[in-house]
Amino acid sequence: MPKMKYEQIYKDLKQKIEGEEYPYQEFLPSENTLVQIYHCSRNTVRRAIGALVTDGYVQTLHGKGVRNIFRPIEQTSYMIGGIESFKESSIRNKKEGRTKVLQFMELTVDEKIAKKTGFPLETVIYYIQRLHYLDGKPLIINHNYFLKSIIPGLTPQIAEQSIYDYLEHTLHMTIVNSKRVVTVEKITQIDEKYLQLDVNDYNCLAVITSQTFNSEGIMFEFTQSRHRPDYFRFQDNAVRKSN
Amino acid sequence: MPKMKYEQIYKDLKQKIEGEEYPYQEFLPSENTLVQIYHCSRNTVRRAIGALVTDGYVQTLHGKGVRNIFRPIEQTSYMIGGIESFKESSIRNKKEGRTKVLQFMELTVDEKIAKKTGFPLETVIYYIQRLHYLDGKPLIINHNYFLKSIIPGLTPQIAEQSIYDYLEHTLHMTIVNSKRVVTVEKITQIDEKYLQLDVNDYNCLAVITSQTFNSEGIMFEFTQSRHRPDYFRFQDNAVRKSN
DNA sequence: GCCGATTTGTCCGTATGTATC
DNA sequence: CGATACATACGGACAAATCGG
Repeated sequence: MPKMKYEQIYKDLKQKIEGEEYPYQEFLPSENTLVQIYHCSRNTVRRAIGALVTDGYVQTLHGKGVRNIFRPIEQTSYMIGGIESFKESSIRNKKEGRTKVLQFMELTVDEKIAKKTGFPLETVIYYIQRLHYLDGKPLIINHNYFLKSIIPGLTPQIAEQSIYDYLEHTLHMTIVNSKRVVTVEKITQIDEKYLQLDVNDYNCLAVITSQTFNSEGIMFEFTQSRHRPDYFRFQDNAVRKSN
Repeated sequence: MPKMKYEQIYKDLKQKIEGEEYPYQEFLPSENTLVQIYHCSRNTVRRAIGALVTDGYVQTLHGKGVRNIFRPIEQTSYMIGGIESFKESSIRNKKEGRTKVLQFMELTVDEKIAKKTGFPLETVIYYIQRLHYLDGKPLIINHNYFLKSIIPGLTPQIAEQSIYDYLEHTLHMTIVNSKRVVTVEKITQIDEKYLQLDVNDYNCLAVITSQTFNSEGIMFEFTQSRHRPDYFRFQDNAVRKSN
């Protein structure tokens, strides 16, 4: 249970913005005022504000103030920037999520897999194919590749629940960051079958390819996430560099 | 010309990482060492490192150090997280970019447009349709909506060059942030015609919808960017929150 | 297992610069 | 011009994690 001040302030401000205690387009209290409110240093306030900027909640204007630019529409979105497991996002979006394991096997990395995933040759991995349902509809097919040496004892039962739960709470692994690429790809027969898509309707889908690293700095997971195009939505907030 | 120390350090470290002066998977010099190297405070070093973390270049490990996790594969990517104009990214990717203006008109926002873009009713806007070529191939169709009151004097000639150039250097507007959503949509007849796509091949494309804000906090631009699926690539690095 | 050295994480106070009004 | 507000930078203190002896 970390009780970091800047995160407390960040959450509090976020909540006040979402609850419209600070009106849209208006300025938040000045940094010095917030220092007095939260009884902390200006650095700490600025850190909280910085997090809100990257979230797209506010924008800071030199010499003027910090303006609220949050629009509640974003709440309806399915996915935001962070790293989330399917289970976590289901809960956050208050939907009923379910997962079906289609394949579960151990493999040794050959040249083809090595080129695709970036794992070194000859290492042993789990290959898992899973179908994720949201409110009863099959929306996502995941192809997961996990390094077995890092994640021993993985079972289909765990895969059906939440692998990230297992990693973080049972193995006490720390997931640090994830490099992701969004592309559009042609539908395969597997996609068509499990996602119940009609080629005459959509013949492509959205693919998120991600490489995930733990605190040892090793990439322990390579995943290809194939999303039904009509339910896919990837949100982002970009900040312009001043140059 | 800002000469901020932390940005200098950031750029220098970035360059050293890309140039493999720091080997992959190895630790960078400790923060205290960097303080001595760059003759600055620890805060300043930490700020530079923080930027590298969000770029996915390094990961920091509590009590251990800062590890280089940069892989040069990423150089081939077309688009990264930031806000870039087509012209800027063409230059960065060392490709020959060209732009053709398909439509250019003034409109008054009706209910349909208001719902789509979020612009208030009755405001006057420019609607611009542009086709972007990279190395001679038509890759992107952009549908831009600009608030005329904010951006007076826009012409087809400017639209053919770079609108962002005009905004920043002629009008001295400051572009601050951009909220983006990536989705997959069905091809329209316009897409098919200009992007030279065959419906029997791909019948969808990647769409980036963005709302861009200036330093006045007002959304002055709504853009729908429709990308050829076979050339589309959207990169991202996500950092796991510790909770 | 403990202790000390190293390293990153959090937080504070202060000073100075720069943009806005 | 002065007051206010954000931006950059410095230096110091302590906590927490890691590692070697």
